[in-house]
Amino acid sequence: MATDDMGKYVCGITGEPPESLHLSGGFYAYRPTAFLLYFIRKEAIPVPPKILVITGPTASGKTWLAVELAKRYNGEVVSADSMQIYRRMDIGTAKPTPGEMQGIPHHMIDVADPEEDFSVARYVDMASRCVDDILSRGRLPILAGGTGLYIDSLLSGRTFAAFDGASPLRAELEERYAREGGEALLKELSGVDPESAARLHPNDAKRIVRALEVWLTTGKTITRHNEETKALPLRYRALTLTLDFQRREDMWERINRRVDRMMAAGLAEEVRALLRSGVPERCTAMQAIGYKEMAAALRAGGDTAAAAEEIKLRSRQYSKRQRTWFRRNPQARPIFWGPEPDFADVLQRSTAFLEEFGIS
RNA sequence: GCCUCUGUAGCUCAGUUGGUAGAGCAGAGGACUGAAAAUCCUCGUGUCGUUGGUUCGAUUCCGACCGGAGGCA
Repeated sequence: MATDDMGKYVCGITGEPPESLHLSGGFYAYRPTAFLLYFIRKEAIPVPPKILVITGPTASGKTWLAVELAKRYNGEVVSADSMQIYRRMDIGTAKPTPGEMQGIPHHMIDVADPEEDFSVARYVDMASRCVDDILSRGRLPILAGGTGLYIDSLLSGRTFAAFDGASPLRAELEERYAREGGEALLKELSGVDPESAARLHPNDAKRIVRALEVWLTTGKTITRHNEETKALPLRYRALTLTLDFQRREDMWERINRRVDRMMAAGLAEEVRALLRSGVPERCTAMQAIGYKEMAAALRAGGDTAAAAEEIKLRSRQYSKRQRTWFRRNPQARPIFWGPEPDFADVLQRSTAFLEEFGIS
């Protein structure tokens, strides 16, 4: 390229492409080893807006930190929680109370009814609108929550293969899975999409059914779809703060205390009211931890104390799965609680990360 | 005090007709693209209560002792 054009380009050499590189179409790549020499037209790089993400396992203080940072950085909170979505499910989802919100606007809470079907796709659609709106008003969006899939999907601008809720296809596939077994469906899948068939375990009914469903409704394999959506430009540049505990026992202790508080606050009554209002026990909302256990206990005669112990157990197991998810993001900044929670210290470490990231 | 049962993985328990053991749960690790608080995968060495005896060899048989449960006085 001509020398006088150089000002229009960003160039350099690196082992790791610059963050925006993978989302830019045209660049010259020279790959002698693992290094890249790149030239990118500056105008071609749409710089994604910066947002803040606060995540971490259940009961790790996300709600608190989000509000504190929102107060300091002119922010608004966008919940990234698959269950706080639902109205009338307040106690068991540890939904922030007006007192906890301290006047900070919270979005993506109470946006669906418990009997409704919700999904990641719907979440991304609604939440991205909230985030864009906050940005357009010159404020800082703070995505706070523990649903890793929702967060990642939103940040990456992921799209989802078409889904026809009205179609009986899924029910048919599920029925076939039950009758013919996973091996049979997997074999059928391998005819069109050997990659995903090889990746899936015969017992993974959900994903086998979905892979076939995507193929049958769109004529495109889920493998292909995933590749395409992975190539999509990043939607937001996020600073991710991951709250966690130095010692696992401290986290368990927090979980236990929180469940005890939920019980005292009337979790059993909340679940009873939902059931009485006709929310079916098998709907997605009722699969939430705290709700399915309590519903089962109420149906069986009402040993709510035993249900509370079960809820504590399920919550601990859930927190473990969450950590597995968060751990694979090397970009995330972990913030650990010590045995004695030091709020000022956590706040101070958080703001240091924000400054470093260029949010002020 | 006597009798019976019992003592095996963090918990509940199998088991070895004598060749040093295995399930469920808990726990750990992982996966995850329209149900995700969901769903799925992988991972089990522990003085087989202690101590003597019999035996080539005992966690397994016998004795004593120490826990636990029940019964009789």
